[in-house]
Amino acid sequence: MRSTIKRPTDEEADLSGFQLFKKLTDQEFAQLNFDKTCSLYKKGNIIYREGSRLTGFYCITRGILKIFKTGIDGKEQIIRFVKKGDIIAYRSLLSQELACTTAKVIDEAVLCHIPYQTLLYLIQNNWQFSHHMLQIVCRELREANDYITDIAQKTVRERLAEVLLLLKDNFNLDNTNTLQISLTREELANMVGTATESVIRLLSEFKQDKLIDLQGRKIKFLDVPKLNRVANL
Amino acid sequence: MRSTIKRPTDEEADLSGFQLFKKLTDQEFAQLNFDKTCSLYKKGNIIYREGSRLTGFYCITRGILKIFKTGIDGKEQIIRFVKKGDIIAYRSLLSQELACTTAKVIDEAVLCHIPYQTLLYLIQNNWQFSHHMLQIVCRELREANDYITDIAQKTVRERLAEVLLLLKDNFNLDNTNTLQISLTREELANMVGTATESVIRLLSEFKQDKLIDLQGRKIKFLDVPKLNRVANL
DNA sequence: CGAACTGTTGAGAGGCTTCAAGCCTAGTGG
DNA sequence: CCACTAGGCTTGAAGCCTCTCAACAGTTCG
Repeated sequence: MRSTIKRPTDEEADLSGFQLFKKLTDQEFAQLNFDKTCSLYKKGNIIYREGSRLTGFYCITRGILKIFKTGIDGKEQIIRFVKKGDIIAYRSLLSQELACTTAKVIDEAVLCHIPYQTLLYLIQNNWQFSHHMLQIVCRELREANDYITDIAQKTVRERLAEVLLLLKDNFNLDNTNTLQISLTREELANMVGTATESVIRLLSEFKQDKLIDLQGRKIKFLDVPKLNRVANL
Repeated sequence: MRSTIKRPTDEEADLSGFQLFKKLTDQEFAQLNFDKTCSLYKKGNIIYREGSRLTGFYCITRGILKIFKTGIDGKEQIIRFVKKGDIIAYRSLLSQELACTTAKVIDEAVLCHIPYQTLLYLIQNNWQFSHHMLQIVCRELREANDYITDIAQKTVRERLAEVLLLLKDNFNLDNTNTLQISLTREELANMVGTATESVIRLLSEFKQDKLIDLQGRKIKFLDVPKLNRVANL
């Protein structure tokens, strides 16, 4: 499980696409590029662990990661998936707390590490950066609040349908409406907050009801409107 | 249900106790005081509603409010309770979204309204203010993430025990270890994410097990360590 | 004093979890 | 090349936790 770090291409290390950095001055952006460290991580690699002290935050330029908390009996609760354009680990950094989640690579990924010092420098010198950062955290907080309500009030069936739709919106579909992210049944369960067996049974039912089609881990959407109704949206 | 607004005393309108404003310059603090509008709200008053556009955020200098989302069939999901020293409505304001929660007074409260313009002014001119604000949002986000894990993985019994302990830590106990916040069974249920009847039954069990004592809405803590164990903390 | 709201208790139903067993697939090593 | 293993996937059965429905007592308030 040794973390295999390769050097990514220049293109993959480019941060100019990130909204967060749009308002930086040329000088600030140059400093950012100077301070950053970009690496390639293979599937299964852990970027940081719950309880660890972080030295910076990460910008994702390629790949997919899952962010989860470890609950009762070591059961994972997936908080969110992140992909290109997302940033992680900034929460614990800003609140000066230990990491409250673990970040694990699901799909080979390229991450750029930005040191805490650089983050502080930007906050101190560029109010538009702070403002943008505030917006990012606030949006994530809304999503968390929404999720609390869902998980507390909806049935497992409704939640699973909702999670599938959420994945559809956040990750690409190919031309046959098939989800381009490969998750185990257990990961789906850890996202919905239920048992693996329940996910399996419900997926089968969804398939019988012609809402989706299944081919191993490939999930193909057949009837999104109906799925919306099942999700009670 | 017309909102009865009285003028609070000067003391109740004082914001100097708020950590958030500690690093303001004298001039900035003066501006803040000039821009603020403080009012007294009676129990049952609604400060803002889910879906509404907000004109500023509020600092609570007295009383208690519940912040909740409206879920399936209008069932409330209480996100948190706030009290003196807390701020509300800043999330939607900063992310420029409509309010995603409703804020309702539980215990007669005094709130100071700070206009959006003033918030922006502070963000633009005082990086320490922005930084502090970032920390507040980030902490709240951690709490939300923790809550997601709890609600997804714990039983109703565990969650109720945890909520009681959370209330104990956030609101005062009198000298007989009795909780100084009066909630209906339904509100407790809406916090735990369960049915009112379940809360009633479980509270009775807790009482039988000598964990707590009940007198109407008064909850008295008899055995906190045991309650901790029940909560699986 | 009724109306409306809150609290309580019981019964029944059902959604989900857990346990257990077996299948399938991919990767490994002989 | 094939047996072997480990991990993921699937299905069935049993049972419990929790919800819903329903009835009723207590409380507050106009």
